[in-house]
Amino acid sequence: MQKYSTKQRRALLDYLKDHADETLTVDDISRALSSDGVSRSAIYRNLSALESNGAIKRVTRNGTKKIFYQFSGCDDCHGHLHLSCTKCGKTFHMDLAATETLAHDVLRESDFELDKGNTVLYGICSDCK
Amino acid sequence: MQKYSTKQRRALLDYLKDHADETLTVDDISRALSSDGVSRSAIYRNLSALESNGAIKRVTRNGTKKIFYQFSGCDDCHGHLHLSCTKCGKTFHMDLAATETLAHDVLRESDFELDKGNTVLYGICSDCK
DNA sequence: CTAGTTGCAAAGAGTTTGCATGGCG
DNA sequence: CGCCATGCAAACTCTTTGCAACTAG
Repeated sequence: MQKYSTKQRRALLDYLKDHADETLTVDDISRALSSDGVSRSAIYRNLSALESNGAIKRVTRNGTKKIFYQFSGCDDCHGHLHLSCTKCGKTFHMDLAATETLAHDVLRESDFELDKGNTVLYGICSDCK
Repeated sequence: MQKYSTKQRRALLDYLKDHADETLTVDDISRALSSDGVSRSAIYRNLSALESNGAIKRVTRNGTKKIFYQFSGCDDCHGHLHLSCTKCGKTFHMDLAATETLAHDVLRESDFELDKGNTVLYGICSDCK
């Protein structure tokens, strides 16, 4: 799996990287890559592969039943908690030290080992307030 | 909307309340209520209504594409952050004071207004460690 | 009685899969 | 050249909806 580097795979990854602060639906991606000749099945297959890799992750937004995808393989993401604005959909990275403190507090207060890579804090960002 | 109290609606709410610490799929619910003669459409319609009410919420779990539902209208839920174990799927309530402190810290550190009702912290609970 | 609610079955939306073709290495 | 990946279309799964029958108030 993931042995060849095809133009579809590259186009997908590039697009996800370029929009790492946004949450994207398959439709968003498909629309953006249709001009590059990337089929829907290629998108689905590659998204699944990338997700098992941990290169991207699946996110939900507020009251929708929709699934959003987001790149999370960048350096900024490593060990940082994600803050997702439910208004604009943008993602922010919590400061590394603050993340550590928070995770530590949760462990101490609730005896709960926080999975930083899988947790998203929802709320309103400073721009949208 | 939600004007009458039907036996289907009551059965659904009772079931959700009785399993407020679990995350349930529509299949789980349907299976459990089939003996009470609750149809799938009734479940879907009532879940939607309850969700807009804020009585229940939609949750995702780890690597699945599945949608889970969970009762969140109980007193325990009000103002408390939810901790969801990605191993057993159980939900825990973070202490009220700890929740407040955490929300306050996030606001101070990242200028981000945490939506406590919509945020779920994922990780491993003490039982599963 | 009257309007909200249900069940059924059909329609829709989103995702996955089989198979032949095409392209990376 | 061999094997993985792609595209297409069909198959599937999950959810929504129209409509007639039912029922709570």
